[in-house]
Amino acid sequence: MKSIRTTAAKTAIQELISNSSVALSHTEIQVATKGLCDRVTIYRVLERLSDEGLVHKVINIDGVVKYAGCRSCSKNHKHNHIHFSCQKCKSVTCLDGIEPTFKLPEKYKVNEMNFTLLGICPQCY
Amino acid sequence: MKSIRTTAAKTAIQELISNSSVALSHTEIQVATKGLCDRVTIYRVLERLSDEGLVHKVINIDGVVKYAGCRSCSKNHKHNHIHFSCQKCKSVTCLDGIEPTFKLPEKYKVNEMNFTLLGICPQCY
DNA sequence: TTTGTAAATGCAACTTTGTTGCATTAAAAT
DNA sequence: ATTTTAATGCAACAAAGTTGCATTTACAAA
Repeated sequence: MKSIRTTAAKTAIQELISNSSVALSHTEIQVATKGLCDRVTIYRVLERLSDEGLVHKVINIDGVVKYAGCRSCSKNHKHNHIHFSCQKCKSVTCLDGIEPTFKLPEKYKVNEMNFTLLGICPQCY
Repeated sequence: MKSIRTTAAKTAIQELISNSSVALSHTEIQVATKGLCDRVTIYRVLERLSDEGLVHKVINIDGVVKYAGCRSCSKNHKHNHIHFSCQKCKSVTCLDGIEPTFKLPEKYKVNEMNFTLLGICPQCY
């Protein structure tokens, strides 16, 4: 039976992401965990956490891949909320609960949505 | 006086993007123009076209950078419209005219927005 | 508690995507 | 026709992510 194992790297990375108020990039995680494990392992742990639904991948408006903990979506794993990307501090925050509305175009089948706002966050305001 | 020159590469790439109904990636442009110019030149032409406001950069939901011609935004150069990303054919289309509405979070200053829908396009439906 | 297994890791090598410096080419102003 | 400098090609580099494989280790079973 294929099982998932608890490892030091996985635990540490999962906690790091969960405790962060903003989404973290691979590089940020690498710096924060400094020496914990190999660069490649971080990629693999992030993939696993993502597969397990413990974390979700956010592509920032500038193309940088970030990871955020799944909070409000623990049961209903959908990420149809707004992400806010700060131009000053480069932080990416999940604005839970705020869902945009739009007139659905015809003949298009929508499975997911990604809505990112770019601007200045409250901390940098 | 700093001027902008018309070159074979620029003209060809601009036409390619303008005539395409979907946004094109650097790789797609490279394949389509095959041998026209160096890989680096394509990057530089795309940067120039973007600076001139003839083309706009779209970051796809999967992080792939694509370029689309500016049509409806020729005067009012804002890209607050929806982009549709097809999971089947990987195409990215600009759905001009459809602007989403959302309840603006407080203390956040919004400068730009990026709204991408992921699903199946009419062609692949 | 010990042992067997395969999941997870480390390391090296590689790919993809994008950038930079510099010598050369060629648009277009004179 | 001449001059200027924007644009290009090429080589080298950098960042981000992937893959193969030998080794390690979590944990289930004995």
